[in-house]
Amino acid sequence: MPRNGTYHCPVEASVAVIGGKWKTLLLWKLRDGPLRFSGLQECLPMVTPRMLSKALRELGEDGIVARTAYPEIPPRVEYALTPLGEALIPVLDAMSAWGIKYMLDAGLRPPDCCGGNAPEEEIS
Amino acid sequence: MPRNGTYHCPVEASVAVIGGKWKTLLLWKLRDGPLRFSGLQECLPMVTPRMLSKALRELGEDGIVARTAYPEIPPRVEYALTPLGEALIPVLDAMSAWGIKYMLDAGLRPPDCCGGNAPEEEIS
DNA sequence: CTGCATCCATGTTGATACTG
DNA sequence: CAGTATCAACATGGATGCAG
Repeated sequence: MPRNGTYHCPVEASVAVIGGKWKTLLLWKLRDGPLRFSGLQECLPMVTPRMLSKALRELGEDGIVARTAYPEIPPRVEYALTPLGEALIPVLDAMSAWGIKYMLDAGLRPPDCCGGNAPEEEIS
Repeated sequence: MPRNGTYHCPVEASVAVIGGKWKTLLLWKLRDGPLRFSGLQECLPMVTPRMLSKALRELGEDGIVARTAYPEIPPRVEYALTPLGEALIPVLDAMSAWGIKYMLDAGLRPPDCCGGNAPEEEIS
């Protein structure tokens, strides 16, 4: 996605930024807190390091995720949602909710995401 | 997008169905009522008839849009959201809202969609 | 008018291997 | 650990022509 140019419609801008095959899923995994590169790889084994790196770089350029590198041995890098990225959470939740409905309608069992980071209420 | 296979996560299912470069935008245009093929072309001049046809066919296969052909001369075909498609409206609205925020943060003027079908309150 | 078929250019993704 | 390099495969886009 170009992620630049003029958008004729807000939806077009959203698609340009979070479109692509993996970005939405990636953001969903970051929804509940920062993750390391290797943590994302475990969560999303179907995404190659190349595409993961590319997606993270582009989301960083668009101000959606923040990259924090800790100068340690071995290296550690954490990715987290920025405030602008957190503003996407309603979108992600709506997509998750619809996905559950879709899978139910299709007679499929809606699985929890890896690790179970479905949107859940605070339990006092 | 394959739109089949096993999804490990509801978000994955949503991306598979409404992912791609144009589907979300197309659904956004159908949000406020049925449109004809030519109407969609006017709304989305950047989408070639080939890709528009492909997107509509796939959305039809997934039960998101319904195709109604009127046996007239000249032919008339209308596309509308199915109930499952209407269930996507919260997703579309959330994306639109976020797109507006994103464009404001970027210093761009958030445009109304072609024809002005932004989600608006009923004005009595 | 509403599309589908074909060819071809370009862009995006995947697989594997490799580096700081 | 956190990526990058290279090449191959696939998806997407444009142009044109054609059919119901």
